[in-house]
Amino acid sequence: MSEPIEEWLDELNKLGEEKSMTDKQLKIVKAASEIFAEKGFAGSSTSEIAQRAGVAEGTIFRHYKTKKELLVSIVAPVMAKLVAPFVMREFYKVLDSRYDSYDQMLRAILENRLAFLEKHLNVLKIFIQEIPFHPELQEQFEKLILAKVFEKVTPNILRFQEEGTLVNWSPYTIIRLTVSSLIGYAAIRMIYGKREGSSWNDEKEREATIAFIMKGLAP
Amino acid sequence: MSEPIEEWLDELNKLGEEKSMTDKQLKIVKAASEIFAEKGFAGSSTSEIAQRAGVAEGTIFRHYKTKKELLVSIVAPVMAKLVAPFVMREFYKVLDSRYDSYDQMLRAILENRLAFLEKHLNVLKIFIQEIPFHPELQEQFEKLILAKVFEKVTPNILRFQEEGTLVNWSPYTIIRLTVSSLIGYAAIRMIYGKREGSSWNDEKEREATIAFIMKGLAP
Amino acid sequence: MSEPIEEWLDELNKLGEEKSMTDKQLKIVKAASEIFAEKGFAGSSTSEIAQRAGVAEGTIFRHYKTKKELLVSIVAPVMAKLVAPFVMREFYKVLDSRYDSYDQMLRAILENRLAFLEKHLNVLKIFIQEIPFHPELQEQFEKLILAKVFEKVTPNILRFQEEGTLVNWSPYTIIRLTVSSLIGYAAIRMIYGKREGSSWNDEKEREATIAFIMKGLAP
Amino acid sequence: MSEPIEEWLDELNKLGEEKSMTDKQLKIVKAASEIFAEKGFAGSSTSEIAQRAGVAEGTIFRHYKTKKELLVSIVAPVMAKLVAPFVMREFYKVLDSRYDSYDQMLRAILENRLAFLEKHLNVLKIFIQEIPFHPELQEQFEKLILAKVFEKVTPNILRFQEEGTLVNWSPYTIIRLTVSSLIGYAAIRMIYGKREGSSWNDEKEREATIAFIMKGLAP
DNA sequence: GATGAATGAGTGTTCATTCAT
DNA sequence: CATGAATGAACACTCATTCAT
Repeated sequence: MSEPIEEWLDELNKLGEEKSMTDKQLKIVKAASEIFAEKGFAGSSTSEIAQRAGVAEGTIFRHYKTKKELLVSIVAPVMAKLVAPFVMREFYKVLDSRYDSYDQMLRAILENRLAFLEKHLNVLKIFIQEIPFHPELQEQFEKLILAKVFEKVTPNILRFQEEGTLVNWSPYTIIRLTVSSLIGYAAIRMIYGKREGSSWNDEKEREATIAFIMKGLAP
Repeated sequence: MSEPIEEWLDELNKLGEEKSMTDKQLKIVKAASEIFAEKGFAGSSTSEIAQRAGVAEGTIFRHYKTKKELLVSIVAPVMAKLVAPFVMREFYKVLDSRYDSYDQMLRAILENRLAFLEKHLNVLKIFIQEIPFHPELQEQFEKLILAKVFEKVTPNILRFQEEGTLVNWSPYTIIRLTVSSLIGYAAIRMIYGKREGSSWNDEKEREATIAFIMKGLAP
Repeated sequence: MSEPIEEWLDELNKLGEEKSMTDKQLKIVKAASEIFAEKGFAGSSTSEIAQRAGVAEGTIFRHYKTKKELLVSIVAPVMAKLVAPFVMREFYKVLDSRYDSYDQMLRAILENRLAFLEKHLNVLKIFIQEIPFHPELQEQFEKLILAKVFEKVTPNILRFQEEGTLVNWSPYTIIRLTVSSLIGYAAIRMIYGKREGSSWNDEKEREATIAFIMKGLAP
Repeated sequence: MSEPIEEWLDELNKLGEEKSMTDKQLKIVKAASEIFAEKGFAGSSTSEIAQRAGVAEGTIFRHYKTKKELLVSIVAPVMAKLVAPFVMREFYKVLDSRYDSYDQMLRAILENRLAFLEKHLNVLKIFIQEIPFHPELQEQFEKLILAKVFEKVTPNILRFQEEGTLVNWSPYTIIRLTVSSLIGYAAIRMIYGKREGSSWNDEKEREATIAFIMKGLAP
């Protein structure tokens, strides 16, 4: 795989990561991520977060006005970076020329986002848990994530359809079917793939998933 | 579609529904379902539930020893009924003879369970939200739901594979791919299908989804 | 020991015991006695009493207007009977003529009251625990018990003092010293006398106690 | 009476008394002692304690994890100090040489402990009320108090018996008889000695009590 | 900037008591 | 006479947040 792209992605992912965070602040964010992921936002207490972070309770509120602000400060940057590849203009320029099938595009995205997902598993768990209860998050998600993804992916789909390598359904439908298959793969992989004694064969399942999508979306 | 089966299913779904629930108890369960769905389990307070149900707070605890027992008492029966069709011995006997393709099986299940899902949307939301935090629910889900579904669906998949109408992957993989596509369809349908001014064309999306699965799983 | 006296005492002790109590009422009183003794009045709940008695909660309040009335109804009659021997005019008539020493009087009282104490241990425990918190009980105790005992015992002490067989202290002092020794004996006997592997030798301890009192009160 | 001993005892009693207690904590302990003594542990509410202490209810639980921990934290140190003289190695070394009779030992202990008792009356009331319901307190009492007292007093009793100045009963019996007489004296003194218009003559009663014990335990 | 004691509203739960059946 | 569902005040305890140090 093209090294430049990977490097660019990595840089982008790091972008702003620990920007001007004090040592204590970092500890707080780390502790909060863990505890929010374990028990959910409402089920977590600031005192437990302070304890695990090894700071005083007051210190949390010196950096974040409320508990909810702490939540958002954790979730927002990861969300931003989740969509990063689709925001990069260069990304698809290169992609367009390099990967000349939906299949290859799928593999590229999957591989890159899977690594990201694994790295930020906790935050994503929090995000999924909390999105129904926080309209700000919903809006952010729709505007920042969904819209960007559609914007960037749709032209590619149209191109593949013109080339006659993709079924002639609405791009929204194609994206929906693709994404639900990929999420289904990623979810089961997270839950069962790491259990002891599990018979999960990642290579086989990934190939099956991509084959399933490709055959399902063949013209 | 065979009327008797549908009727049987309906009856089964109703079975034991409000059996021996007092008026107040019903109000409590209704209010709790709504509030749990709105704010999550940990974010809901028993006092608010009591208020919305129009009963005294003490009344809740006369019927349910703890708040968690209230949660489980709401979620468990719906989960049980979700899987009801797969528990019916008759179901597949008839199915085997009537529907002679995976396609038809899919449609039959989808149609029936979709109505159920819509009816119990709140409870399913609660279930999905809370399952990560309550090991009892996880166990129940795996033992009561997943196991039953696999047990009943696997033989049919094997039969279709023998007949050469289904790709030769592991039944687990086939179920995973099918279910993630169906859930994706149902989820988007719930979220976007009912928005005002939505361009969601349910008939078309459902056909696309089934076509996607069938093509994706063709041998 | 004179049989008639014992029989009279026994009859008196039984007097009014189950006077017009329904079956349920008896069960309630029994259950309440046990639970009050185990956990104290404030620490016991009417629901637990109802449960152990095998009646509905409402039934308790049909017979006793409040929880406190239940307490008093349990404690009062036993208190009344505790003092019974001293109220019997016949008792001391006979006593005066039959036992011609403080020593013999002591033994007579001790033996009779010890049996009573053992039989009503629970109620006495309740009484001792609750007396500090219920002024009615205090008053009742002073008026019904203490006053009667002094009234009846004082003449006997004076007589023994005249006869020159008892030290010439105030009867109140003599009663105080006697009673504290007897209570001390009874208390330790209750606590340690029944422990498994206990080396408590009741006969020896009782004789020592009486000898101690007699020598301590010798002129 | 030897001044040095008294001073040592006073110092010992003060030892660690209000060590590192914040102002609020002290108020809480004081309020709790009063209310527990008035109404018993189960009958007291943390909200009332907070109110009387002039602090927020939460403040109580910042210092004591549970209501019971508050109880124990009040009772335990007083119990420990009650037995303090018996723990002092010096105490009996001096006693042995200075007081050469049981009579004098009695007076020394009585005088010192009586002042202590009066000072900590509330806590002792609490202790007596609650000991039947809290096995921790029972154990503590047996191990810390009873055992220490027996350990220290027994050798002295044996010595007096060898010298022929004390009756030849088991040390346990002698301690039991002594203690019940002393407790009886202290109890009545507390209850009646301070009533208005009471005819209680403390000097006389104390002398009578000691004379009673001494005569009762004469060989 | 960091602390942690203090707060008081809020939590889930228990309680003695009532009353329609 | 007995029941047990219903009550709502009270309970012990937790919480996010504040603020003097």
